[in-house]
Amino acid sequence: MPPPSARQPRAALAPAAAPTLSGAVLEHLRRDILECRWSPGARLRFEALRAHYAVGISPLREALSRLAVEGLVVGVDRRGFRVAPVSLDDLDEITDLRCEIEGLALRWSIERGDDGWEAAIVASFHHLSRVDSELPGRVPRLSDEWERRHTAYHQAMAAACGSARLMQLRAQLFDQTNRYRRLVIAYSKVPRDDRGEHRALMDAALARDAERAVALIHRHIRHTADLVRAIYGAKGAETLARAAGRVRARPAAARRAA
Amino acid sequence: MPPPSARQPRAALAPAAAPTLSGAVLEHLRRDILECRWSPGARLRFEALRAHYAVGISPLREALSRLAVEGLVVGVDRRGFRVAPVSLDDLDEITDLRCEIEGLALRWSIERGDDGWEAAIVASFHHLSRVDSELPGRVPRLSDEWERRHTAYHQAMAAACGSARLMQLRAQLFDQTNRYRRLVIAYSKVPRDDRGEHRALMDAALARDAERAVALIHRHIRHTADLVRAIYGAKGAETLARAAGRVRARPAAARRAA
DNA sequence: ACTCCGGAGATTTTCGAAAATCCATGTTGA
DNA sequence: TCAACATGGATTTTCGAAAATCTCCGGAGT
Repeated sequence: MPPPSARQPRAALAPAAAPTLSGAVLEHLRRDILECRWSPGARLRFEALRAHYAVGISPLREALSRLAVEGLVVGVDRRGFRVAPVSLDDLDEITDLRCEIEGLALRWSIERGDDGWEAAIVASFHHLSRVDSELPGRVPRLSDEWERRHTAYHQAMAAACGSARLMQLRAQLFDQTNRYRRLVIAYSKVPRDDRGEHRALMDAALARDAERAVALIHRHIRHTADLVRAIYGAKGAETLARAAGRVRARPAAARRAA
Repeated sequence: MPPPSARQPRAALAPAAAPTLSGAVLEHLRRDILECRWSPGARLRFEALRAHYAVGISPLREALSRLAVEGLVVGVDRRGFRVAPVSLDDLDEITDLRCEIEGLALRWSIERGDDGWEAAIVASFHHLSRVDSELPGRVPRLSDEWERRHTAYHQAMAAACGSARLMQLRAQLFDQTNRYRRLVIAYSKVPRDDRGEHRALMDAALARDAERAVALIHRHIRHTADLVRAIYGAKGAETLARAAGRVRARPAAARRAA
């Protein structure tokens, strides 16, 4: 009988323990892509993934198929999958759509939100604010933990919109923006008062001032896009793609694009 | 050497010939669900699907996984997949969101559309109008062909919005409404001038009157929802689900919900 | 120099069976 | 009577290998 840890320790799959291998590798792969552990545009070969995640091809195919529908990977029949590439045009498209979608979710939330919604916003904002003092790393905003709390904050803002589909949609678009956010955090010289932006947004929402809140979230969203453009607008698109490959999070084992 | 048609004729897969079995079964399964050949809420067992589509489990799993992300099937880890159920609450949610999304796509299209966009609208409207005289069936609006042309018409309206993501999103929501549309067509006693609605919408778009066009598409979308509610609002939710199971298209081999 | 072909290796896709899990049913014990 | 539990068939999930396809590279012919 082989010892329990005969093979690779499976790279600590399952953030919240998906009962299925497929689900676990899906979540893990999604995080790895969002944090650029697999570079934008990189080829995702089954053999490499199999070795990295210590699973067979079946769960991998299923995970990649789902991610393809989500837009995080691009698959072409019979010639494999790659990580969805990044580009300024793509960023523009996401940004425009995200303004509308997040704006809508926020508007509906402000209409329909109750005390619980307000409380959750305050809590998540507080939690997000504390990350700077709690986390020792040099760039806390690139940490897993900051991203988690940032995600939770924006989700809390939209949570009372009353539409599960809208929530899922905005979460997807939020995810798709993640890699661009990392670029700004890593390379932008301009200091950004994101805490202030988040606080102003929260205040407007709690004051039930939909117009102001929507204007603020638009500015918040466009701000990121503007900063990316400020850095990479002049340089070629290649630069952006390559830079994205360098902001990968720590436990990296991913090779760059082929 | 076995003859080309040694095994089952594979049920005429591949509307536009997806090169991959997985892709073909995905498209086929999607159509079958949209046309209620598998009843809303019905259990989708691999063995039954394997027999019906004459493919192995791997392509089926991939297709179901994708459809789950699209929202057309619901999967629960380790206890299989079912066709997404229908309900009045679900219809309300889709309707509200679809008004916003289709409205947005239309608005952007009207801003950005060129001659080619206009021409495509006129063409698709004409094509859609002709279906009544061309198709001999008793209820042409339940036919594959009408659905195809109706889909094409609404896609043409949105086509100039400039965002591939928005196009995909609106297509998904349009699909998710399909089963409710079929219910109205099959059971509503109120005669509906859908041709008139489509014409008015087209005219407003071609006149570049965004406000009017958006108002019209809202009315168009809500009209369907109102008719469903008129039929099933009083009766229990069960009735609606069961009725949906009866509007399935012809080459039916699908059993009802388990 | 350049295009077209052919073959070897790499890669994806699919199948069939093994393993793991679920579910309905009947049984035990209080 | 009833809840907890065991049991066997049904079902999903996963693997490993076979089949199909793609990609790259060198050679032939123009």
